[in-house]
Amino acid sequence: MSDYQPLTRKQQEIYQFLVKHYQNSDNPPTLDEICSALGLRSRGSLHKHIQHLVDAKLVEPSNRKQRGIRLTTSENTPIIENSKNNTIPYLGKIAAGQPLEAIADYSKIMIPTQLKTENDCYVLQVTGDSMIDLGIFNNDWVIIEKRNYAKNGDVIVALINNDEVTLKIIEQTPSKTILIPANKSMQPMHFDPNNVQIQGILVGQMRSYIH
Amino acid sequence: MSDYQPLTRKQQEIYQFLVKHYQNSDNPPTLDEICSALGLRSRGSLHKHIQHLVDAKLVEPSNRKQRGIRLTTSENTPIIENSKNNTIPYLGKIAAGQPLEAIADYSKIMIPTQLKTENDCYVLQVTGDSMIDLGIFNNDWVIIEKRNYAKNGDVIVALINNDEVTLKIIEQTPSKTILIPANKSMQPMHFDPNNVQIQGILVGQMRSYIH
DNA sequence: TATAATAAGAACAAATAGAGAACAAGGTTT
DNA sequence: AAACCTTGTTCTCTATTTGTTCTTATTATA
Repeated sequence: MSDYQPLTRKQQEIYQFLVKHYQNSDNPPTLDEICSALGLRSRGSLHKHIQHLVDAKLVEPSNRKQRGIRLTTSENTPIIENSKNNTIPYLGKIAAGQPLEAIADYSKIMIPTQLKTENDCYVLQVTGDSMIDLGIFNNDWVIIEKRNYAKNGDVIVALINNDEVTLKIIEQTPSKTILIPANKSMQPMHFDPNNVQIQGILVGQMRSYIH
Repeated sequence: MSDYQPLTRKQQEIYQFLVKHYQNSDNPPTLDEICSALGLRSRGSLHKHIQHLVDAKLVEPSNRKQRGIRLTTSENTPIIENSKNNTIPYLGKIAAGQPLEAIADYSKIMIPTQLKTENDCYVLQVTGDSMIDLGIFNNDWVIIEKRNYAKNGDVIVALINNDEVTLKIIEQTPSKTILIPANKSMQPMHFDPNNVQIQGILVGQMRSYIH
């Protein structure tokens, strides 16, 4: 550990091959694969070089595991968080005058784990300025956790009169449901609780500045 | 996270077959169907491989259910985009009083393709209220494309006096560089162009409402 | 000449892969 | 309900692949 040894020519060559390999693949190569890529015929001699890379802490020791040759830095550690798990349905634009369930043919969008919960989530794209005071702008995406309840002050997706879908702050009393825009120039709207159905609550937001 | 095991060759082959299968059919395949598709003769050995996929959480356990082999996640929409490509470095909090290059040991965050460009990007977490009029709040994440130039009006990450890093709107003249907060209660700041270095421009923003 | 680097190949051990038998749980047919 | 079929599960045994450890030989370099 303290006896630092510079890499030899061959060790460099092998290390560079490994770095390159991981740019194209998450899978560690086998020794034989490295051999044939570098024109070697002996696994044995290759192994000794790799052992040096392990000593230099550039490669993690692969204890007899097949395909166990991995680079040490966090950068090259293959990330196999299952990208599938970070993918949730995109249900189109909000306030589009349609119940969400009606939208069948949706696509999927990958979402960072930080922006969603463990429960069922979906993505909507915001239309309009009713939430600008909360920093949610026209064309932003919002990540919504599917739910049919909320507490006062939550930002929710509401289905009004089985017709219009909207994103608002909710205040509920036994006799009334009030949907409050986060926009000083707009007025809260009062509804009969039976006419408002909660479709989910806000858990994340994203915006792209690229056009 | 260190107990990640790469899939073996055969496991990959089987997983890919399953993904492909679900593109054409809603019905999970039987073990025998997989066997004949892959040229195997023994259900027993196939089952062992599938068990590994279950352990890797790529496949849901099918407790003796016939045709019980399902990919994980609610839907079967297969996504095999390389998650590595959607992962960019997280460089910590902005306005942290340190040049970005100085930060060495960073982690990575997965970012939806919609929020980044083809070029080199990184993520910062915003501290402070200087951009609230643009809907960028305290603790939001911003995605920055690495660049050393910008045009007037762009939102940029600037390194001031080789010391402080900040997110502002830029206005450049030959003799002056002005950094303008998007916050009515704050004043633009004037600098000698030599003292301001552009480190990137804003391309995306994200916010989490979970706590 | 002496030393390090490189290479080949043999021999071994562990991981991986495959076949087939036997069994168990669910369906289906009668 | 009983008999039958299908299909998932478990098991043992064997084969192949692949990482590891050796020994030996060749070449480059100080």
